[in-house]
Amino acid sequence: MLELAILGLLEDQELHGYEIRKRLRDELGLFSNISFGSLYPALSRLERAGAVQAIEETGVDAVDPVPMTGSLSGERAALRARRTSPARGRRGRKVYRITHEGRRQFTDLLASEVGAGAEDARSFGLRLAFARYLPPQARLRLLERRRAQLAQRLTETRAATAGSRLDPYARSLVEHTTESTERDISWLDRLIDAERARASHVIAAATTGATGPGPTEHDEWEHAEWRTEMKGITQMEGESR
Amino acid sequence: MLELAILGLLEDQELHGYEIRKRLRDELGLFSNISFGSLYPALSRLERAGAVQAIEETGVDAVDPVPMTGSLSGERAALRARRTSPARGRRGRKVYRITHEGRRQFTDLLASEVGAGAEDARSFGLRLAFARYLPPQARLRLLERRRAQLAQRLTETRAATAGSRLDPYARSLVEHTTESTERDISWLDRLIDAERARASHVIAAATTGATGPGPTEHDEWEHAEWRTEMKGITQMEGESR
DNA sequence: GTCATCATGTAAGCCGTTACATGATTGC
DNA sequence: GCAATCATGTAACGGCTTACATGATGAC
Repeated sequence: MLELAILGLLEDQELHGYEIRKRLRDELGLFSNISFGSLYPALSRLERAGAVQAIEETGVDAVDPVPMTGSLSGERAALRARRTSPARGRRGRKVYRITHEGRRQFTDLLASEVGAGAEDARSFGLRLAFARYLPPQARLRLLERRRAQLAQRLTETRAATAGSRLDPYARSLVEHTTESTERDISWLDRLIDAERARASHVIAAATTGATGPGPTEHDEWEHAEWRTEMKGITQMEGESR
Repeated sequence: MLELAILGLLEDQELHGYEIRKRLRDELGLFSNISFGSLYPALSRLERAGAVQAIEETGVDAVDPVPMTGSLSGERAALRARRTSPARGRRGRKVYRITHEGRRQFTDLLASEVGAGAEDARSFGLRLAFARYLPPQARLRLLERRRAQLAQRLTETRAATAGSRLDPYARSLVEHTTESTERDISWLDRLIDAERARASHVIAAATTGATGPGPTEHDEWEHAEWRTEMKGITQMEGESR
């Protein structure tokens, strides 16, 4: 889980531990405040597994997300940075870069359809946050699976709640939860619609010969026309729950 | 946490493990589907700690929530039940009853203000579900603490989200989460208002001499006139998160 | 000079899960 | 007779938290 989140962030750019934590918290709202005692060991595991490469860094130009050329190996880039400014910079922080193996693992993790569809909010949120790396069908399945799950819970709750006298506090809680779930479902419905609309556009384009052959993997999906279709879409919990 | 939930349910009536799980899931939506590998050991711990008393039951009248007189000790009630119908009934299931010590522990757990106010949704939900057992001031504090927390997260998220270009999926997630949090906050505001209104009624009543002296502990709070004040109040996530 | 923030890590422990094992009762 | 549900438990493990330990840098 945490591994998936880390790899997802590193897909975009190389980052150091502290920064990963910040992104997770502020940018995605997932893992509200992952602890270091959890984060650093996870990074070590990933490194041992060959999914990421750590480069010790001491230079000032550390802030630069893309190390300009990219042709320099991690080790060399670090050395160069150290030479450029020996004493300056934020102290030896380790910047992590995802490897080929890491990308492979990320794809596997992201696509893995957690046995029996028992997906919790966190896991779903995480996958959705990285949904752009998912092939369209998998993306749609993810959304539909989540929707089905929430819908089922809703009917179960309604059945159970029907004939039970709860005190005002418990009742308020249950009702609020139910409403939240309903909102979550209609949010998912909007996402699903947008997804379907996009899929049909692609098909139409492909039929008229404007686009290449039927795609099965991601990458083709980054600069599509979804932007217009996905408007006024919202919510989730974001806490560790 | 689980202990608190169990004790809370047992405050109301005696139950067996399987049933506790069901209540938690269907009635309160908390601990969506607590596993037995978690529930039974918890019950054992509580029993060892003297917080609950287990009575082995084999009789049919097991369904009866209140054992009519209440004067019979657990052991005797079980014996009586076994004698009444030797072979019938659901097989030896263990019905748990809360003890004095258990009530004391429950109160402590419920009131304990989890260091530094780092309260997650689950913990809050659980406490709210049993808020009727809390003295009014503690109840108010619980609501206000939670509100403050959500409000803070909201401002932080807004600050971080301001200048960040997220892809449509991540953005939709973040926006939806934000809206959910906003709704949670206004829900809490309604609860807080209701709580304050109730408090002032009590004070007014006390001043005119209609009620007894200023109460500090619960019990006095069960049949108040909140019912009218708490209307149209709702939501939460309810998942294990 | 000292405090806040940045930065990395280890050790112990909590709280939950899955998988396994068992068996009675009820309905088809 | 067989499957579903009710019912209780154990063992192993997963994943995250807290507390502890360390140290540099920048702002006041």
